[in-house]
Amino acid sequence: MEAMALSFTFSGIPPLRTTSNLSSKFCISCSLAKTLDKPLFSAPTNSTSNAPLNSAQSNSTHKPFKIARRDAIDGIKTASDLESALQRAEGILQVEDYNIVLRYFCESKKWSHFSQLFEWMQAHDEFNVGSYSTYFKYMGLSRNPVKALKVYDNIKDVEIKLHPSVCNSVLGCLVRNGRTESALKLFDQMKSDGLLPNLVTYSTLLTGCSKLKNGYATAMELLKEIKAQNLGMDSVIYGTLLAICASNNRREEAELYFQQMKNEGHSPNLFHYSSLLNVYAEDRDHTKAQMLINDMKSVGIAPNKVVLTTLLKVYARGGLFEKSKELLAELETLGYAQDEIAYAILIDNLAKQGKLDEAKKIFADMNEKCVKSDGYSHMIMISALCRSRLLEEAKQLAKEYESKYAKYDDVVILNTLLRAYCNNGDMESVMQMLKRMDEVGISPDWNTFHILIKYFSKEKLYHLAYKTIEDMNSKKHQLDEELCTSVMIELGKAGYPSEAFSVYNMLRYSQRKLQKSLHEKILQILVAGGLLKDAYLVTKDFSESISDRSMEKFARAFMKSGNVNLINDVLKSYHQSRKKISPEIFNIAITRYFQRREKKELLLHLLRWMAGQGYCVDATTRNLLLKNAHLFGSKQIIADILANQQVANSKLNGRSKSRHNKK
DNA sequence: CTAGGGTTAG
Repeated sequence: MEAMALSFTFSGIPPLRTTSNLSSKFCISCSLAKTLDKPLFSAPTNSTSNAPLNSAQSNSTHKPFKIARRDAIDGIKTASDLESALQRAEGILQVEDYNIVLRYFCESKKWSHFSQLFEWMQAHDEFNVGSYSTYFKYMGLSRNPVKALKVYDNIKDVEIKLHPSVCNSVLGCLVRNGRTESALKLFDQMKSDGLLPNLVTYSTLLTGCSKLKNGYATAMELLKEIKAQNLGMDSVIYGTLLAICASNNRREEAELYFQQMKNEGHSPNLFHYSSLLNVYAEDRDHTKAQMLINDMKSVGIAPNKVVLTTLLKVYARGGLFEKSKELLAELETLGYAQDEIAYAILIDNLAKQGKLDEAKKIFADMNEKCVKSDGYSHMIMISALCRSRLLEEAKQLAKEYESKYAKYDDVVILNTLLRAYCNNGDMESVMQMLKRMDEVGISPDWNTFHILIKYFSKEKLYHLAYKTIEDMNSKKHQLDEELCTSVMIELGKAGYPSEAFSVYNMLRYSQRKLQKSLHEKILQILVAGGLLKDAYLVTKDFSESISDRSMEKFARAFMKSGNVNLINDVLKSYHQSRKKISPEIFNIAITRYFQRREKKELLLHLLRWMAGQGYCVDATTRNLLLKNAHLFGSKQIIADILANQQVANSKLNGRSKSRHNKK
């Protein structure tokens, strides 16, 4: 079991997103015809000399050539042996022809042929800017940003390397594959190498920003650059900006850009409206949302399924459930409610606003109507049931989901099921979920760790909880202080002080503000567990957060069994923070030195230091010292120091009131 | 067709 909790694989590869819009935009035969027609029918500059006379002849000599080219292209497209097909085509095809085939290979997803052809083109010096742009674009589509970067790095021709379309396509490749950070870095490099970025460059990078968690600020930086360079704005840029505003809840800015865009003469399309509507949905502003829909209709844009579904979200989030249900009915009539989305929105909001029974009813209705479902509404219901602590029902539904859909392809699904099983204490199913997660190759996120730690802790599997905290920390997830602190305490109680200390350190170095009481808690655990040196380090760094009682308890424990070489250091540090070491503690320390006669220098050092600070030993200790002084071979020295201590002590007596002042 | 964007559910 332990092994399982630790066996998460973190491949770091973002989940695949399907990109299916390529083929529809792409028409091989059109592009083929265009490219082949160009050299044959475009007016040649020297046409006067041969045009009328040779037109018939020209047709007859070129036609076979045109056919030869087409054949050669087809030959490469369909070749099983690409190399020999390319050899046969040599001298017949031009760069543009190779580019056509390159695009064809991509469209038909023949990635190996695609790469092979591109390499061949490089080797035979048959490439232009377009070849590279195409190559990088398709490297983006085939999710191969690393390769793209390698190829880009190896471009020797500066003209190509700094050509905007080449740069843009490389940046686009990175952005598409979730590497916005490196795209931004590369962009800076390109600029300092001499790239003159254009609107497409910025639009590409802005798209990347929309995928970053804190991308809004970066987006604004890029926007400044666009302004500084007077590149102007177009409706694509506005589209991206509105999407960024929507996902960052920037209502005012979204409204501003929307207006600005209209002022500059760009008519907003369905998507621009949709993004703005999203902002209103987040804000639960149904009035503005309704106005926007009306505005949209008045300019002749019919709200589609997505827009109407978003409107339903506005109503539902705003608690307007009657209106929501009316709109749902309308969506049903329009045929826009064939899938579960609208139902899911309504169910979620009903449940979140305390109307679980109504939510259940909509869920049941939906299932009766045989609405197409991928299991999302199950997820929503399971979460809702867990929140309401209807744990048995939640588990039932989780099992139903598993048997009905058996879909585990994202972390939210796995977390939801995991939570349902954890809440029920169904260990077997929990472990099954973890195994699934591993098999599917999904990285646990913050929630996964949190659910598991809570569960292991509840089940008193503190060591597993500890291992999971360790794992969470190493994956750079912010630790939950409250949860980790409780695990830390339990680890202490269960006799695992060093694990507890390790949890403490993870919290301590997690760069955020912590409860002051944390330090005292770990100190108590360390003292009880005999990890006195670690305890010493805690007291040194956080003495202000530690109560006098705990401090004293620590000091006693340390004098009694801590590292004898550190006794004086501990006392000095204690003195620095408190200035009131009790005679009893000194007594324990000195008794300790009696057991270790070879440490007599340390003892003498301590006695002198005590005198200097105005401390004196109590009567018992004093007698003990004098009686045993000969054992240290320093009878006279000890007597002298003790005499000094008394003097010092009587001198300092009057100052004892001011000892609260630290340092 | 040398490069860029967009909306809904957990």
